[in-house]
Amino acid sequence: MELSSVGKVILGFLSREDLSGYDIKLRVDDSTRFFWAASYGQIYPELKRLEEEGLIKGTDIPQGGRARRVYRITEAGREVLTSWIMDTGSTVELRHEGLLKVFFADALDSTDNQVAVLEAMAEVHRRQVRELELVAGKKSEGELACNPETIAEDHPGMPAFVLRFGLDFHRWVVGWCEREIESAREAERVTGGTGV
Amino acid sequence: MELSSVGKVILGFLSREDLSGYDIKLRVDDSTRFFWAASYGQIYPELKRLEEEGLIKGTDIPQGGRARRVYRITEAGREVLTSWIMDTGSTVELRHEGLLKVFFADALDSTDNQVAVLEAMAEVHRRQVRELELVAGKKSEGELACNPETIAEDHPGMPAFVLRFGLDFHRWVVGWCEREIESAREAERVTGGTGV
DNA sequence: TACGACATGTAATCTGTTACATGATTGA
DNA sequence: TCAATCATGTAACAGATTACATGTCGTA
Repeated sequence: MELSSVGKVILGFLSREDLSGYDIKLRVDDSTRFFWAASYGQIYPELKRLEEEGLIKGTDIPQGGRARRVYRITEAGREVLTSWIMDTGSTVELRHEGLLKVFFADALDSTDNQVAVLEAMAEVHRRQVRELELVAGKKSEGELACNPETIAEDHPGMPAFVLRFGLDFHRWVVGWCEREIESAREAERVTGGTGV
Repeated sequence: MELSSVGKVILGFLSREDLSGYDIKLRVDDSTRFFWAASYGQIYPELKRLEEEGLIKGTDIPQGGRARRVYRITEAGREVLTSWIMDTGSTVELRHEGLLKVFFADALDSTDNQVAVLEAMAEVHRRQVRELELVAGKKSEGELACNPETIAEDHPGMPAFVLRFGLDFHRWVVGWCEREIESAREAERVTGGTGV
């Protein structure tokens, strides 16, 4: 059974707890969105499709006069989920505007301008680090426990790996940009600013 | 003037040399595709649009009976390109199926299975490293000159930064996965395999 | 002569986002 | 009472891929 893009994240979250479409969206926005986003426009139609295929089962549990449909994963659903996870293939798609700008930065006249492009890219990743620190801090209450050593204790299970990956990754990019900036400046000092 | 996604990569390549749509596609597939892909279905219509807006100018240069239209960037186009590059904002989108699998790997029963998910992710990035080494090797002919020190000399200019970034990045991910696998195995030895 | 590279283009399809419509509940 | 949150859903649009249609040229 071929799982759609949204289907994967829905079954994944339902493997942990029963949830409504709204709940799933909340969890996505607060965790997987950094590498696997999903919108209402995808989630609600997909929930219907997954139920038709027997991978999940929904139950109407209205809260007062407020409609609410909560879904539970079925045995068939769990099997589809685990066989997807255990399949060794996986896609990686990156769309990185900063890198594209760096790639074409030789269209700018001065080395200073080119360095500025690298600096802007670093800043974008610094912002991502801060955003992830917020996610990490939110759950560990109070002090922002964002260093790789302590995160795992605060966020047990596999999600901790992924949060740590995000933090490590964006910090690595910032460091990479800073090193490149430094070596570009160094080269400029030596050649006296002769182009790149 | 708002530049479309494809417009950015088209203007970028045209800032270096005059090219046909076919040429642009070749260059994209051989360089930016790793972080900024583009298909014929986007390139050809966009070339028309860019010409209508006066950012590029096309000339029919048939090769014998074979049709061929070559485009050149205009002054207006160059201005739009550079102001886009110098704008400090940029988007980063990642869609990483391996990370999603790791995130939900607690749905699997044994630690061994979970480690296998990390191992599969590492393998995907090892393949990316090999692919980039091929790109790097293709231009430097013969010996595969893929170490960060020598790449810049073989591929002068900004594209070298980006190639180096790709290589460094995928190697970093492989290392990250290997370290996580090691520490997961370590934890298992200590606890005697009590879940995650 | 057949295949692969050169070359342009469009139509169908798919995926995903945004905006909108609708309405209940909770707390300031 | 007003805003924010809870809750579901759809329609319009945007972005992108795939497949197809068409034809030339060089070379094995």
